[in-house]
Amino acid sequence: MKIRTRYAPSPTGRMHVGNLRTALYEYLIARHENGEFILRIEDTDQERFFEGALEIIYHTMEETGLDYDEGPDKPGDCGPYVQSERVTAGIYMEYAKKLVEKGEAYYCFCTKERLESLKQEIAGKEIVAYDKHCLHLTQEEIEANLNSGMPFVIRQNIPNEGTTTFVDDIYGEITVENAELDDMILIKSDGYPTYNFANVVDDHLMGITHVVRGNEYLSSTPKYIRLYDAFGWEPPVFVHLPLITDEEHHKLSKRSGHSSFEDLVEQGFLPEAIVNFIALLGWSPEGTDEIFSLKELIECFDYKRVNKSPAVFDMVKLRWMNGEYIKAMDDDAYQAYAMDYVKGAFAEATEDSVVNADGVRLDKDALGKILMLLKTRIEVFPDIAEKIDFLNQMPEYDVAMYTHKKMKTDSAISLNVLEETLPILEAQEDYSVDALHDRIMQYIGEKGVKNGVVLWPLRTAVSGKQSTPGGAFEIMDILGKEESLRRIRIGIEMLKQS
RNA sequence: GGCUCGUUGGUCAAGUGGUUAAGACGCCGCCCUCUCAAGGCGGAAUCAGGAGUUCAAUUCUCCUACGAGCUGCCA
Repeated sequence: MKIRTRYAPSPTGRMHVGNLRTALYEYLIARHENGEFILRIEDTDQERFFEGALEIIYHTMEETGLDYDEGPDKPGDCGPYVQSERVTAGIYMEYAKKLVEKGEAYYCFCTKERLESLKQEIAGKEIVAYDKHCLHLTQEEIEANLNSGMPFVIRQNIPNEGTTTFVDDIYGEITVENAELDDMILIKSDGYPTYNFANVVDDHLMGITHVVRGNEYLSSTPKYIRLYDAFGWEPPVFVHLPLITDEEHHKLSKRSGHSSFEDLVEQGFLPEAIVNFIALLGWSPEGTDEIFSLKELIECFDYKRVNKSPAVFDMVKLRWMNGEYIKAMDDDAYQAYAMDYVKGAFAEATEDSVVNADGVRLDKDALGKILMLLKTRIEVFPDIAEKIDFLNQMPEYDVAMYTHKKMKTDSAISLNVLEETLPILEAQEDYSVDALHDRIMQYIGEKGVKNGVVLWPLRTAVSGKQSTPGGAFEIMDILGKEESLRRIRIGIEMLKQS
């Protein structure tokens, strides 16, 4: 039988990484077996509906490459794919009534007040166990209530004896006492189905073979099993996924900064890297490789290798992985992504050049060089700004920076080096990295000193920073002759005064 | 409180009744090097605790501890 999985989000906000991972696994399970993957919108909670959430879902699916075969915008044979539309079509009520006829469900007219009186506080938590009060209503009473327009819900009728057992493909066989299972509501008083009910009905009607979802549903799955049994339907394969937590081992929260896909993208992460990273949270491939494209994941994804224990979302490793993706990007794609960040680091930017805070214009060529210098040095695009601030403006720095033990330099040596190289650099016309390299190395050769003795002071003068992407030659090449000389002269002045 | 699930280095994790208990991130050191990266090499660091079964337990069983989830007219 062909595998069919579904991703069934509620449109209540941004897409949480836990949900994204569920979507990913559902997608991979289906695609790995050439099965079908569908998108269903579970908008049965009128109150939590969030304007724009639908667009976020579509957009995220597209950006991550999780293409579905059927969905609200891709009609198939099982539509509609939005639950509120299915409510309008009367689907859930129809099935709920079937259950009522079978005695597997019943109308409940209990008021909020009566339910409230059932509440008991145990260990500081309020717990309600419905007492099946309305199960014992007579047919006449039910009809009278219905005819008088009294609001009602439909509840599942779960026996108080016996046990219910099911097998989860990851967690194994799980058995619970039926007495533990409350008579959950199937149809709410507003006529909408609850998630629990709509889920079962739709999964069955849509031919879903593998239900993949978070661990939080594990303990309510017996109720679903009872629903499938009540209908006389074959339950699907259940695949429950371990939780993703924050560093404190708590469920990911909005505060932790890595709650949603969109947040991550805003922080400069690439969709491919995010997908790759979350694929490895709760699942591991057979070998030791860790970098996988979506295509490769489809090939090697074996859901039987999903593990049971919760995984901490490690931002540091995500950053590393993103850096790997940046390094692996082809130059054009990389430039397209990074250019705005580079331009943003300067005082003024035009189509193909920038002007820095000191009024120096850097052309397209220079921008390209900056970009390439940065490629192996950033993990996330916003890292760029801090790395090239010295190109925008000559920073204030301390002359102490000229003293470097390992480079065998101090103020006096540096002053001498800068004064001697200044005329050489003034005479130099070609400021390409190679030409500067040849000329300065010639000087170093003549002096018979270590490279660092000359290059450290030069790099310091021209950048004003302890560390920079690229060395003295690269920086001078980017800055150009005039600005390089200006900065070196400033360095000479500073050293003279000290 | 009850129920359900989980526990291999700091983190992601592989793995097995007998192994030097993989690999990755991070950390530390070395090499390369004009700085920072990248790259190369190396290092420290793990089977939650206790019983039991067994010639042998990280692996199987039980208990404890800890963590998480559920216990909604939320999903």
